[in-house]
Amino acid sequence: MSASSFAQLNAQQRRAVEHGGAAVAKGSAPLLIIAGAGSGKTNTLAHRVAHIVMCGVDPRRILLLTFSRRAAAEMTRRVQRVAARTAGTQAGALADGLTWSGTFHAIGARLLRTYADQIGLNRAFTIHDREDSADLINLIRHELGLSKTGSRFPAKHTCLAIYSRVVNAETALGEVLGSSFPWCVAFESELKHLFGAYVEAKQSQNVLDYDDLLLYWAQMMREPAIAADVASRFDHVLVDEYQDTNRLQASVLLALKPDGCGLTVVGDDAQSIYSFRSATVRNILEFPDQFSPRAEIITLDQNYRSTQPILAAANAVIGLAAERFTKNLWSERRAGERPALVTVRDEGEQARYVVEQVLANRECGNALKAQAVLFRASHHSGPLEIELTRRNIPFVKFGGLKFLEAAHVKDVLALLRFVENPRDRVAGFRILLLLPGIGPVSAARILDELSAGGPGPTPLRIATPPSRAAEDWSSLVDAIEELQHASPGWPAELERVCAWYDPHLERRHEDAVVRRADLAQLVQIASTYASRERFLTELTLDPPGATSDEAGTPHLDEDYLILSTIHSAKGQEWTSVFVLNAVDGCIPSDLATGTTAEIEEERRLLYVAMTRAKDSLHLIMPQRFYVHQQTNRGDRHLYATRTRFIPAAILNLFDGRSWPAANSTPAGAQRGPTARIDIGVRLRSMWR
DNA sequence: CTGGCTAAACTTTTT
DNA sequence: GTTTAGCCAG
Repeated sequence: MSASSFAQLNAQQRRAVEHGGAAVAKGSAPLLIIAGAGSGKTNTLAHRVAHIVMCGVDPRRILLLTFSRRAAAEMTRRVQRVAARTAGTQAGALADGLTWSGTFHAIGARLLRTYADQIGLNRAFTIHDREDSADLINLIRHELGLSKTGSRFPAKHTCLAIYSRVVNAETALGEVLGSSFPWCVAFESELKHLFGAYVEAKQSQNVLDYDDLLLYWAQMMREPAIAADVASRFDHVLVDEYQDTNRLQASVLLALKPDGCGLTVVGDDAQSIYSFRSATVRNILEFPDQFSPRAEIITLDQNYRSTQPILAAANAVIGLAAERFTKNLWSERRAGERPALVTVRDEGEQARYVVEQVLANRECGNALKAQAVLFRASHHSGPLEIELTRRNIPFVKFGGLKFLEAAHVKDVLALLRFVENPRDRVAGFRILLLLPGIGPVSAARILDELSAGGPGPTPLRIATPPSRAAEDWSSLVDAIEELQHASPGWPAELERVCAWYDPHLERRHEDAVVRRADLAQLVQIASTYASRERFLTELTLDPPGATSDEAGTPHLDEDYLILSTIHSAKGQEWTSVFVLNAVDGCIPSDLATGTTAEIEEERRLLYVAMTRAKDSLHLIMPQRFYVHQQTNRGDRHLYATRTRFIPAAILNLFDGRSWPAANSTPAGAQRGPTARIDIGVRLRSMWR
């Protein structure tokens, strides 16, 4: 390992990379790296992986748990680059050997398939996404008679959320209800009953939900023989974004490396933004004390990304947090403007402001790709998307609704899943309901008939559909049997499914043309996966993150603007960043002002958004929001105030402006409002 | 039993 | 603006 390859690292980074020294191949004491925003975290982790590999560890024996497959790919790329610089020619092979990298859920799914036989799991299990899980819960909810009128039983998504929190936070149902779902406390025994039936249903149908991937993994690790075997596969385990892991993930990790030998976790307590998914910042804070002797802590607090004025403002925002954080970031990039805090009239003006600034930046040589617009909720970008489309500016949006959630895509995937796992009732139900003449009752009966035969493949022809659905039933059976017994291979199988689906698409959707194009795109995506099983698994666990406008994904060489939820912006950086709706009600979201903990998380969210910016940062505050639910062209609106996370005391760190400049205000802006409502009152009233 | 209809309720972030 | 529960004719 030549010293020159690490010359660009600072002292702290180098300590983290070389932790364990040349003997790292034999494992190393547990290490916690607290890495502030823009402190070169990914680079440090990549160097550490390269270091470990070059000290003689087989890359296939390194487990790299990242937040997304995109992060995993980025890591592989960087490791490769570092290795190429230091080791020369054979470096490529080193990084290619990093076969065990991905999310907790994806790695869990892979290990569960590997050990399926030993834990009584059918290897052909399919994985339910959140919507599928909610549908299954709903089915059972009805079967148990919990949905009868007047009982006001929690809705399916609420039930699933409660279940998920119990599992992920490793907390008792009663406690979860009391702290997070107080309005459901009265239903505790019914919920318990429901969840019991839900678990049974999943097992008999050979399906796993997201939580099961962690839960089964954790349970599997409680069996000493299997735990030892799994653990022996990996000399080193590295976890990125550790602040966003939950209790269950922490127990899996501990079971994997009980003494912490070879364990490295990286994270930033100030950037914890996933507590709605039961992530807890205590995981990272308590990590060192899980081991004896304690894990070593290395803090990276030099920021290489942002200018000092941007950092000063971000530090001020996080500095007001109720809980003190472990570090303060500093930068040597002195020059630069203070972040702009721009007041505009409404969301329409906000969109025009952003477009004008983005185009001006491009004139100055800033590619669209080097600029990003960030927002709290996916729909906040609606008016901007309209303006961008009108002005012919290409963009790609990350986060929010994905096209995998569209009905026609789910229909096609459901058949694929049903072929993979005929016991998957949610998938079967969905397909049967597509056939005219078959409703919920017939569908349930048919599925019962099919599963009555016990294990093993059941001939589909034994089912007796209603006579008026006979023709559609027959073409469905043709398709399924062809895929089961005379498979055309992958991805031709998907094309076969689309061919079967096309008449239904035509009948059910006015805009069949647009939707057919989506399916063509799905076939394109499918061709990049090795098999049906891999496609189904990886698509549910790590779906393509971006959606673009109807023109489809721009070509890779094209320039496009980035639109992203703040959550999906994690780990990324841009030269110029615009944050939409920096007002109370949006940041913090009016849905997240229930508890202090929620508000604190919203504060960290703003911090994450601000620290994405390298050179320029604009926070935009529309003054008026038009109220939905009103007559067409109505003028009811709310007045919003600056986000509470930027109080007067720290305003001096921002450059306050109005746009357009006051003397050129368009005539429309002079119009007096017809309704005045205090948004604060509205927000408070939501919780009474 | 199905499927089309109306009325009402809800509307964050994501593996 | 969207989804869902409930009602009723065929």
